[in-house]
Amino acid sequence: MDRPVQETMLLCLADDTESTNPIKEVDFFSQNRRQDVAEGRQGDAEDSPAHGATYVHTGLDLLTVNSQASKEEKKPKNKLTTLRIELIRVRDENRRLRSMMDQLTQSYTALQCQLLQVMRQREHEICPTQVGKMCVSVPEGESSAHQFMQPQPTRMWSINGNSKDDDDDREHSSSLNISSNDHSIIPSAERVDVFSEGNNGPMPMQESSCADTSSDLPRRRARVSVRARSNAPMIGDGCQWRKYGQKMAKGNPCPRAYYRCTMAVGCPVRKQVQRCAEDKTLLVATYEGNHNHPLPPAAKALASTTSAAAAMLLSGSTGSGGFLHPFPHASTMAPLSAFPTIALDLTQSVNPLQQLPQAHPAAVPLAMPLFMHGHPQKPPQALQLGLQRGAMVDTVTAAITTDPNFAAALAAAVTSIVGSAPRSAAGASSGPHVVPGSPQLPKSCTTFSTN
DNA sequence: CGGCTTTGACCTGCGC
DNA sequence: GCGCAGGTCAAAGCCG
Repeated sequence: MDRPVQETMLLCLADDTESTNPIKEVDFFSQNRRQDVAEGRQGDAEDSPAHGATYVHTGLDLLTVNSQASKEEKKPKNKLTTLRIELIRVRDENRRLRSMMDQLTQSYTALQCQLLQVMRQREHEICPTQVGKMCVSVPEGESSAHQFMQPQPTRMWSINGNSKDDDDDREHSSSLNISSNDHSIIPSAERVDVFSEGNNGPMPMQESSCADTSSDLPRRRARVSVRARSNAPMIGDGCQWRKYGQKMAKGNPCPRAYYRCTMAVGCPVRKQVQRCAEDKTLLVATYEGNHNHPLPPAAKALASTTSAAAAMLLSGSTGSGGFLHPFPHASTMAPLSAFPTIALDLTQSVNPLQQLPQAHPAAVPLAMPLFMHGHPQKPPQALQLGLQRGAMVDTVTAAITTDPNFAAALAAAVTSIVGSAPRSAAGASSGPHVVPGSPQLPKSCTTFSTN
């Protein structure tokens, strides 16, 4: 009879920890916990809360012992607190590991998809009649991987579909990884869509060209949504926006605001800004269209990235490969079922390939990759074919992790995110921050100010 | 006074 | 065809 009561207490405490700040208590009580271990108890409390129930049992002796009350009363409290701390710690660790696992999986699948696409394209160029045998003739882990990592005029997108949907903590949409390792600022008009199979040359990234790409699908426009943590009402992206509407979206108590680019007359770019229903600090900006005017440096980075992503999305969805599908995911943040959408996630704070100890919040994003969220559908056929190419993908992964350009890209993106002022959107003077010592910073990295 | 935000009305696409 | 929801328009008000 005692046991259920104790377990109930523990459960309640565990629930409470969701809303409390664990940092306040950890150091203070950890000493008690070490003391318990030193006294010969089975102090392996980090295994599970179930262990905690056995501890609490001794505490119930207080009910029958009146003497030494003040001393004995503190014991169960301390143990409870210790268990709480352990719960918090284990939960955090579990969450962190899960996040790392997710990101690793995403990166893995993304690289597979990248590789397949590039190899298919190369194969198509070299020997168009053998497209179907694309993977077989490419030496594993050699030229394909490294050539792919070389800075080239073409863009490099890493794409994956995330099939994980059972985790409530995760975003509703799956992830695409976007990375850019070119060294120069490529104006959006010069972007090349590497995934459109019929596209052999630079594709203008104006909205009209996007429409051309999907001319068989009228009214279909690609969108790129950007997620970032920010307390500011809007993500600063270097452009000037005018609000022209606001709506309450279904399923989200936060209104969705509609903005139009006002940097030039007739600029077709629009953007929607909405906060996440679950996490009010999460700001989601969805961009549509391409600017028809020169952009300040601060805006150029994002514009080129979103433009390329949008073009990729459209061409990928209409090409014969078709590994990019519309994004019909019913997210509360971006219910954009009618439009193919890619989401750039700037909320990831943990480098999947580098375990960071409880770092200072400002230091966490220093290892933050750019994540693109894409469609949650099942892996495309090409991707399934590539599932056997694990060794090659590992090589590519290693190339990425050791590529200084990639690291510089991350540093540039993070610096721009951390260093930008919240209202830098209107201030074109505040361009993307440049990390010293990385002259080839790809400015296609985002330049959001996330407060 | 010009530019911006707010907000209700209207339009359009989509699912049933 | 109807209802719903997303998206846009435009008048009114606010602000520097």
